[in-house]
This record gives sequence, structure tokens and C-alpha cells, in this order.
Amino acid sequence: MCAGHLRRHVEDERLAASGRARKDDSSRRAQLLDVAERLLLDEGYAAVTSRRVAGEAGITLSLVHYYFGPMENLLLEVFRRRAEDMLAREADALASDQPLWALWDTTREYAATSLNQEFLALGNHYELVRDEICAYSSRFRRLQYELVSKALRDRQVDTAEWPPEGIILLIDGTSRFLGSERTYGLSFGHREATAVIERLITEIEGPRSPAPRRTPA
Amino acid sequence: MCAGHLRRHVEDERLAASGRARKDDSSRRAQLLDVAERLLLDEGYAAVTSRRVAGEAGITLSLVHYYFGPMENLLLEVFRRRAEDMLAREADALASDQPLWALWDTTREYAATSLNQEFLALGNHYELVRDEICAYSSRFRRLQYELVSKALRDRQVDTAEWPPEGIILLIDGTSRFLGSERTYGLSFGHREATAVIERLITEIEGPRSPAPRRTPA
DNA sequence: GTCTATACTTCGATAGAC
DNA sequence: GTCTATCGAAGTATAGAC
Repeated sequence: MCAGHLRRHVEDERLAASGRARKDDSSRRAQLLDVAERLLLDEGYAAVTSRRVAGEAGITLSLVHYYFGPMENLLLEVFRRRAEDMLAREADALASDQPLWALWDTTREYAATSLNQEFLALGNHYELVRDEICAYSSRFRRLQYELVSKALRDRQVDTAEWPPEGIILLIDGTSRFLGSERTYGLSFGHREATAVIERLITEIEGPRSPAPRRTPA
Repeated sequence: MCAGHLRRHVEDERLAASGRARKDDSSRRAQLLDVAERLLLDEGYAAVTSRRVAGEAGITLSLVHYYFGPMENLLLEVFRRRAEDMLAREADALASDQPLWALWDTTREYAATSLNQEFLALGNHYELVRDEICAYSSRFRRLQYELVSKALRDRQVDTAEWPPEGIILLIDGTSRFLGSERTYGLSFGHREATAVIERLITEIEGPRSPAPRRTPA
């Protein structure tokens, strides 16, 4: 059904998979992804139409289809790009001896939770987006699990009392929830929830320390 | 798949509104709200168009506008109806001497998290929806806070260690996150997270008990 | 690559008959 | 209340010139 643009997708895949970021999208392609992402963030997925994207980018709508084929594919690529980016950040941040603190800090700072919401809603009716979200979430979770479980093991934390899988979901979930509420201007209980979570993290992997930890004495 | 609950909302609505009869949605109006809610759930807000709603309801689109005016208003009313329903359920469920257990149990069972996601996404670009979500969330939170803080007070829980506002967000957030993942078929760590949360709740308000609690000895 | 031009669909909303 | 008829705007997507 749409074959003309597929070659580019493959190239993109290979670039992204080759360890290097997909920044070689000289101009147009990356620009369109940028525009689409901004529209998605500002006005929701219903606003990401070929006409709007073309208009904001200062080109004609036919060019949008030339690059991305059907709109679903454009959305998909916006998600992929963002997912890869977040995955890289997460891997970087959690490569610490206090990955729980890192998880808590980084996730809270994702200002773009509206974007995540938009993608989640999108996944409810675009099957391809849905599959992509699942695949990405699994990778994301596995990454978190590997790094956190290793750190807890090194720290000789009782994983029966504090199973890494569970702690991760607790922190991640709370963090996203607070972030989601914050974008709506809600803050009731946020201070207290933060205190509880941080006490929990402290109990598991010690107080937040900028310097690498030595021996637990 | 998940459309069986729609008719129930209508009945609930009339029961809950008994004595005030917020709307005598004899048939048409409620029917349109039902259709819109189902469309929202199944295909996302982009699918809730006057033509679609009219088509699914077996009437003409002009009638939809006759009842609801602009589409934004229809969406808004779908949200309102649902919010009132959830608020009533929550108030009912949390009227327990173990409101944390109730909070955990009821929130986990909200199968319709896709609907919530859709509304959250909607709120990002419909200001009226956004305001409504904020107003509703505040009421929702205040309700939770009142009931939980009272129960913890009765139970003489140390609210410095377990501030009700914080615990509520922790439980609610984790619960929604797990629910959201579940609708996507993801379950990694869910068992462990559940165990951690339930241990936490047990520590605060004792083991889940079907019978009303006596004295804490 | 980029544009113009076009085809066809669907959108929200209203006017007016009944 | 409910319908038919109609409006202009906006949607996706393609063909073809350059």
C-alpha cells in the first residue's frame, strides 16, 4: 500500500541501530518530526494532520506524504525517535550505584508527560503504535530491572523484602502520576508523597549521594 | 469487548441523581452519551464526531447538535457523567475503616483506564475539559484525603511517618500505572509491586479484613 | 525534492420543512 | 423532536510537472 517511503525507514533504522543517533536527518525529515512532535504536545494527536504539519513546516502537504506515507507512520516515527532518546537517557542515568535515586530523579523531570499521554491514547486505536509502545516499554523495563537488581545485589539488599521489579514500578508509577498531575496544575499531597518515596529509597539504597559510595562499613 | 458496563452507568446515573433528577435523560440524550463514551473508549476522541455518533445512534447528525451544540460540549458531558459516577463509587468504597485497602482495590478494578487516558489527552487541548478534569480531580482527592486521614487518625497512625496525602498518591498512582500497563498486556513486576504495596498498606492499617476492625490491642 | 492540481471523504454547524 | 439539504473548511492521498 505504501512502498515509496519504506526505503528511508530502513535507512533510519540502521542509523539508529548502529549506535549513533539519528541526527543525520539533514533537514526536512527531522524538521517534520519536530513539527509533528510539537503539534502532538501542544494540541494533541488530532492536530497532527498532513496539512497542519506541512503548514507549520512551510511546505506543501504532498511532501509530508512523500517522506512518511500515511500519517500513522509519521506518528509512529515520532514515537520511535522519542523512545530511543528516552531509552538512551535512562540507560545513562541508571548506570549509577544508586539507580533508584536516578530513576526517581530522571522520571520526575520528564516534563513531557503530556506527550506520553498522547501516545498512550494513540496506542488505543493505532495498532502499530500500540505494538511499538509495548515493545519499547518492555525494553525500558528490562533495562531498569537489570541495572536496579544488580545494584541492589551489590548492596546486599534483601530482595525478598524489596523486590527490584516491584520497587521500580512503585517509583516509576508514582513519579509519572505526580508528573501528570503537575501538568494539570495539581499539587495536593505531592510534597508528602515525595517525602514517602524518598524515605523508601533511602531505606533501600541509602541517602542520595553525589559521590560514589564506598564500603557500607 | 468492554461495552457491557455502559447501560449500567445510565441506571446508576438515575439512581444517584434520584431526588434531584439532574437530567431526565429519558432516552435520546443518554443514548447519545452512551454512544459517545463507547466511541471514545474504543476508537479515541478523534472518532467522536457528530456524524459517527449520529450514525451509531441511528439518527441524523443535526439531532446531535440539537442536543449538545458543539462537540466539545458532548465530550464534556460524557466526562461529567462519568466523573460523577466514579466519585459516587469512590465515596461509597472509601466509607470503610480501611480506606486504603478500599482505595487500592477499587482503583485497580477500574478497567476503563483507556477512557481516563483519553480524557487526559483531551484535556491537553480542550480548555473546558481541562478545567473540568482539574475540578473533578480536586474533589476526588479531597474526598480521599478526608476519609483516609480520618481513618488513620482513628487508628492512631503516626501521620508524620505516613502522611495520608502522600500514601494516597502512592497507592493511587501505582494502581493507575499498573492498570495502564495491564491494558497494554504488560505485567512485568506487577506481582511484586502489588506485594510491596499491600505490605505497606498492611503496615499502616492492618491486614485486609472483610469484617469491621475492633481494637488494635 | 518540491510543487501544483486534483479527487474524494468527512468534518462541524445551521436553515428550514414537518 | 426529527429530518433533509446544504455550506465551507479540512482531512488523506495520489498524479504529474519541474
